[in-house]
Amino acid sequence: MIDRHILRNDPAAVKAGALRKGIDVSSSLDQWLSLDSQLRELKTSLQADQAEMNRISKSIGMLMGMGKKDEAEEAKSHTKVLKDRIAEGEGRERDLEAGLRDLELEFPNTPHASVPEGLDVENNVVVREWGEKPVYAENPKPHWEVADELNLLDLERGAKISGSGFAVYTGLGARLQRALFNWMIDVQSLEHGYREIFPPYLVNEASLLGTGQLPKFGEDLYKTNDGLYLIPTAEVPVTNLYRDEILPNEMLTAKLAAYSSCFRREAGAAGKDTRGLLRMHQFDKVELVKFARPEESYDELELLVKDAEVILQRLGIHYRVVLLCGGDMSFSNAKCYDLELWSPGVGKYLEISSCSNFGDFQARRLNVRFRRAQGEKPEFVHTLNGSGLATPRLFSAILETFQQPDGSVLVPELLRPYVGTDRISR
RNA sequence: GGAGAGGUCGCAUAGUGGUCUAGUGCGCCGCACUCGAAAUGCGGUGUGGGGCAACUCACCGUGGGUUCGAAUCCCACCCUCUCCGCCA
Repeated sequence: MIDRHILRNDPAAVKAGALRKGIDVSSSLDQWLSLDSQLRELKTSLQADQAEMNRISKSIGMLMGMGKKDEAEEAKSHTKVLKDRIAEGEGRERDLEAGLRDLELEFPNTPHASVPEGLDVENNVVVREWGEKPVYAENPKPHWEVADELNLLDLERGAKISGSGFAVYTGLGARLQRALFNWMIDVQSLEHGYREIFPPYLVNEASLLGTGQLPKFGEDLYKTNDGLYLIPTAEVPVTNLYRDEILPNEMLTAKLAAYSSCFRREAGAAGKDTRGLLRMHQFDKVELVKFARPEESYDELELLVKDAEVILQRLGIHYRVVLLCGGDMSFSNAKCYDLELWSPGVGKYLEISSCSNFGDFQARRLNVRFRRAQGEKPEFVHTLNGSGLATPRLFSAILETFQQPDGSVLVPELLRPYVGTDRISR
């Protein structure tokens, strides 16, 4: 959500920011401004009535205390009109507040000044590349073929026991999978200083409202009979840890890393990038989350991206870093980098991580604040997150990148202690 | 899942319809005393909002209700604790 003072005092900036994302908010913004001035006008008069009512009630109390029953009854009879007017005012106040909040949900976060202009992918900017596309004697196979030959995945039985979009990792495939997220959470927590979190996989509605999956994107979530939802990413439980709290200054920048399974219905996703492991209803991910001071958050974003990149560098997988243009960014983003790894078998760069700074947009919804010093007013923190990284595409990239002419796969050196072998073969 | 107890200003507690704009203790901040400190004394110490301001409104787990007036009474829900049952 955008700060009401900004909406009120600089609506032009909000309008321009939304346009950079290809969203026209002018009419809802005008509506907001009108409701806002109505609300403030109402509040002023309503509060005068409430103050008057409080005065009368207090005096009735005093009269009762002194035993002047008749005078108290007399005073009571005067409150009827006032009481009705207050009730009506409170009703209107509620309506106006609800109207304002509904409109506020339509205003996207304003892109940071460093975000490139443009509305589609061609306007994204590749800021750097690491490594090179590996060269193969023959056409490299896609990971589903490699995995099939080595018995690392059982997609058919996954479909049988759960449905399409659910993979069974088998044998060394299961072990490689476990090796990956074990190693990744170790790197982020032990080397990069993130506090390790193991969160609940089921969360309540308030948490999803806080991070913005609800009310708009409920269709993408699995919901239980108890009104709880399976998490689509560890971002949800982890970012909500400090919902409705005021953090001490010395706690910032707070860096948290969580491994979790993630569950997404993604109803309309079929058709694109769906083969093999590329789009799953259940997958595993190490998520990085930061709570930062506003003046430090953009530096922290750069560091967050680097923390995610380390994983690919150490594995030796070619990738590039893309700075998204306004139109390709999500609703609540202020600035976003995508990491895209090279998938030799698929022959494409695939998104493996999205690292975002939300500014105070998400914090305002979550009500996460911090206090610079005792006696100072609380301020909203900036929230950031990014994957570091998601395993299915990493798993598939390893199979594709390190496949050998004889059909085996070389295990990246640093994973060997975790996997227990240097080569996966028939 | 069953029975009981309870959710109050950072913490601990008081408050069961009207000077409660919530008392007290601890903590914290300021001042005094002191060479300095401790102890002591005095004052202050929540969040959000409206108003140029004086000032004012809302908030005692959440949401409703009764009343001129609700922390206090009524209803629903959430959470915590204790005991029982079940269980990895």
